[in-house]
Amino acid sequence: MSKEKISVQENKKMATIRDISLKCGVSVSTVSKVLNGYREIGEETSKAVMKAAEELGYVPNSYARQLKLKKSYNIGVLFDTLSVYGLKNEYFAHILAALRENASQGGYDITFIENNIGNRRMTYLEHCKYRNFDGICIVCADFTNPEVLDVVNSDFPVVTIDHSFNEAISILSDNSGGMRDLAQYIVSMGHKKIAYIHGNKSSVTHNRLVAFHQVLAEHDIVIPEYYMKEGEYRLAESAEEFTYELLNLSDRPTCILASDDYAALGVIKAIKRAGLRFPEDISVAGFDGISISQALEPKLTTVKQDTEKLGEQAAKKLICLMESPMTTPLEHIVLKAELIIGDSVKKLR
Amino acid sequence: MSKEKISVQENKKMATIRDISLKCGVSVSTVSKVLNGYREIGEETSKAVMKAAEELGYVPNSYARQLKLKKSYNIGVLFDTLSVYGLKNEYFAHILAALRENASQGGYDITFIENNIGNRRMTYLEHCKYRNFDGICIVCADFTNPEVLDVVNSDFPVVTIDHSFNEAISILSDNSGGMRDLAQYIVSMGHKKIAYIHGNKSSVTHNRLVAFHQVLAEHDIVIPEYYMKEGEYRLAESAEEFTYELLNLSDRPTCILASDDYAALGVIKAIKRAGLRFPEDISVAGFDGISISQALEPKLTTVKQDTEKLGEQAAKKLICLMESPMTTPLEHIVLKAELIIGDSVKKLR
DNA sequence: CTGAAAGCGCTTACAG
DNA sequence: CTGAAAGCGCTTACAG
Repeated sequence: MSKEKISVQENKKMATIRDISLKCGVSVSTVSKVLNGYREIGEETSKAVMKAAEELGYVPNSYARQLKLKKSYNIGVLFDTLSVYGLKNEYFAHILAALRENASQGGYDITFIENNIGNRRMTYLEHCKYRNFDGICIVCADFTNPEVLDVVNSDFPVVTIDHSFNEAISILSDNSGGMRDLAQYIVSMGHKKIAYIHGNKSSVTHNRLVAFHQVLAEHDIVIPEYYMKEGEYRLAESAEEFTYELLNLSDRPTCILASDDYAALGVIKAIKRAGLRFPEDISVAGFDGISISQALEPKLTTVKQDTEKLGEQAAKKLICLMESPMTTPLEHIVLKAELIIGDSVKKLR
Repeated sequence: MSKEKISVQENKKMATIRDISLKCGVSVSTVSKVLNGYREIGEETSKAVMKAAEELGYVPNSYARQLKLKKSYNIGVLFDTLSVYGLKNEYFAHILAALRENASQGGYDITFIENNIGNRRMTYLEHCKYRNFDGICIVCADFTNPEVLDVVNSDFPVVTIDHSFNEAISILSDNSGGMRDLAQYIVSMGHKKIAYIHGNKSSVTHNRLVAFHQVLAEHDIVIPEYYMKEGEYRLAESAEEFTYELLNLSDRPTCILASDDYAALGVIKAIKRAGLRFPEDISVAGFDGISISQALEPKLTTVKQDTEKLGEQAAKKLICLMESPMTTPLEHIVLKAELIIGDSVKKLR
């Protein structure tokens, strides 16, 4: 009975440096030095301290530690849950997974940046200050939101993904290159009537659109403006609707590009529901290269963004920036986006 | 020039309670009381303090706060990145999104539990102690790992998802009920030769298998043991391989259940590649109800787990447990899993 | 209504 | 080789 009580108590109350010092009969300074690996402490003493720490199940208290050291070993991740973005989008979820993996290997934890804490409302930047993040990674956010810009312009080390600023390191896929390769390939398959249900306006969307039009221009291909539709990223339903519109045209396209792979599913669905054959009658291409795109039959032709590397680079560059700000340039890193040729684009004779 | 310097400096150095007290000519105690809304401070003083805090852009320091208050407003999330689980699985990613959303609304931040920090290795439990989490949610983890069990058995408030323990609150889908409904439906569509490529062993898998066999037994349906295959959750490739084996049987099944929707894609792919028609020749059903399952044509028949509610309940129950441990029972909450009838199971005459 | 003091758990010059 | 002391930023009995 009394034994239980003690064990519960020991469990509940976390051992402090003070407990160790008491148990060993040395000062807290000495204990601290041993625990931090200072070589100046005598071997005897060191051993005793280590033993006591072990026995007491001592774990340092990060809060006390950080209060002194001004270092939290914690990275704030801005991951807006805008409608269809965020964790529900495999693209971002995979980036986060890689980011976390690499941050952890570098010794940093990850905490989501929020708009409030306890019952008080906070801006993103205030939240970052409150939690004393060592650095910040903006994975997906509305970059027109002033709160987001405040974070970018703050004194925190910042890395952004999919968006570049002068004030921060940014990691991007080569959207232009990826789209160029894709468009080039589609043209090479004999398509001239190519429609594009692109995503909502953003710098990423813009770059893809430009590349798309450039390739067409280079091949003297002119498409009617009603071949261009502004859908919503990731929304299969939205893409499905626009596809019906395209299929109803008298000069219907022979190939439809979707804003991303999720949207491509909507396009394919519409084609089948309209009683047409896919890809025999209408070809389709996606973007992102999410896992299911390759599990489909026929496989989807798409552009694979290297989420693994995007997350990895974000973490690594951020750690560099946090640990040696003076020797880390605020560069824009562009990662190759790879064309994946599936069977969803038919060769026209 | 000097102006810039000052502004940079002001930005960099975060204002403390002390700065406010200096600016107002009152004590730090008084400032603290005003900031914390104690009603005892004079109106004049209060106003002055609030104004100064505003002007200095004061944000409290969570580390100092927690050191005193023993409350971190931070929830640790155990989210193992086992091979194909974790963030790469839409099921878990959606649960995490809902969990985060609800935790945030309740005033709590979310930090991933890791195995190390800085350059020192830590167990999961040590990490939790280090970060002083107020509570812990185990979303996906290997429950045979002793480190995980240590967390469950610790004094931290714990909520687990998809796995029950006596020592913690658990939130689960009604896997039995969902599978019963699915199996019942398939049988009602006239299928008797039903194969099941189930996932690797776990309590969840077990419950689904039991329900599956019960329904068959109730209908006096006997299936050969080679209709049962142990695949890997989420791995389309694995399911695809097993499907070829099933299709090569002389008494091939008329319907194949997959461990989950991702795996179902592999099954469908194999059927098509084998030159058979889907769903005319072979029917397919999945599990989980991830978003793409409904974007496919034909739509997949599956069982939708309510990830929204799983995450929500996990957050809400954990907050209850943290804030009023004495009045919060350690219950096991089972959430309805809904049969979604698509067009992937054909009616046999 | 206000403030001095103690203390949360830790680290690190500094002195010996 | 070891320890006393100061301090990180905050809160809260306690005294006035």
